[in-house]
Amino acid sequence: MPELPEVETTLRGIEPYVRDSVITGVVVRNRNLRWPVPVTELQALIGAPVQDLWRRAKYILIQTASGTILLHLGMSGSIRIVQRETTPQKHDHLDIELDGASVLRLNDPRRFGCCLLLPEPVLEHPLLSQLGPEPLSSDFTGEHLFRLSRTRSAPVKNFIMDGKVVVGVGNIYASEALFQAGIRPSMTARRISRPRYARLCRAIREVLDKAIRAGGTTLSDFTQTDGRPGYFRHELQVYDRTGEPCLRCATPIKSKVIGQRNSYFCPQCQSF
DNA sequence: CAAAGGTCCTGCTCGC
DNA sequence: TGCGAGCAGGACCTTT
Repeated sequence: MPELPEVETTLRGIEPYVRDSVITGVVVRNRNLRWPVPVTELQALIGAPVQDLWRRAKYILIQTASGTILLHLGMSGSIRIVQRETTPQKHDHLDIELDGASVLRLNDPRRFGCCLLLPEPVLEHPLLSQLGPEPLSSDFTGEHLFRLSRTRSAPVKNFIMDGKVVVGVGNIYASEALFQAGIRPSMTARRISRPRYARLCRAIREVLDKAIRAGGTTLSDFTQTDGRPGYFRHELQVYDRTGEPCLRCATPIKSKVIGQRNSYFCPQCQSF
């Protein structure tokens, strides 16, 4: 489910409930996420005021006076704000109770997500220290892509999905951005020119920005915190449209497995 | 049975 | 030959 726009949508949804609140309880029903949930350490946060709430890549970070909680939604995770006393559903693995009656509740059927408590300084943690620039920041440029790509023989789609290159580009938006830039997902990264990387950089920013403004993409089950779906699904140009006409030239969209993931492109518009 | 929105880890190859 | 960067594939897990 969650790529950067979905995580950003989640962050914005929970922000009014989490910011300026105090952690009043932690309930772990299943600690077997990607890494074991540090139950005791998290419970030591009870009573701590939330100092900041932010996102880095696809991680959500809740900073308190006693430590910073890191959350990741994996492939199938979601966070909802529920009222205390709300009966937990299947796969509701973790609650972070806040003052007032609100509870931040993590649901994750596949359990590829995680919840960790990070020591300071947070940005030096191995999960965060190697990450590339935020795609919507000024550090992310065509020149950056061009420079890093010079030694890369992998397909450009894998290249832009590499978090050391740029964060937040997942399988949906990689296909979408490459379509918008007119570049074939299978093209070797080092064989793409500087001007084309400038164009790709712009495409990534635009696609992600537009998706955030639409509240993310709902494929099967992602919803915004208020339960509404993400409306970017209606904006998808190629993702999951195999055989359907290209919205620009009507050529049937093709799909191809690249780096173990399905990829979608228009053979006409993306001739490179 | 295959595939699904992520990403870490292992083991290999390639080029200096 | 040795080393490091980068690549390919596997792993994790449940649901449709």
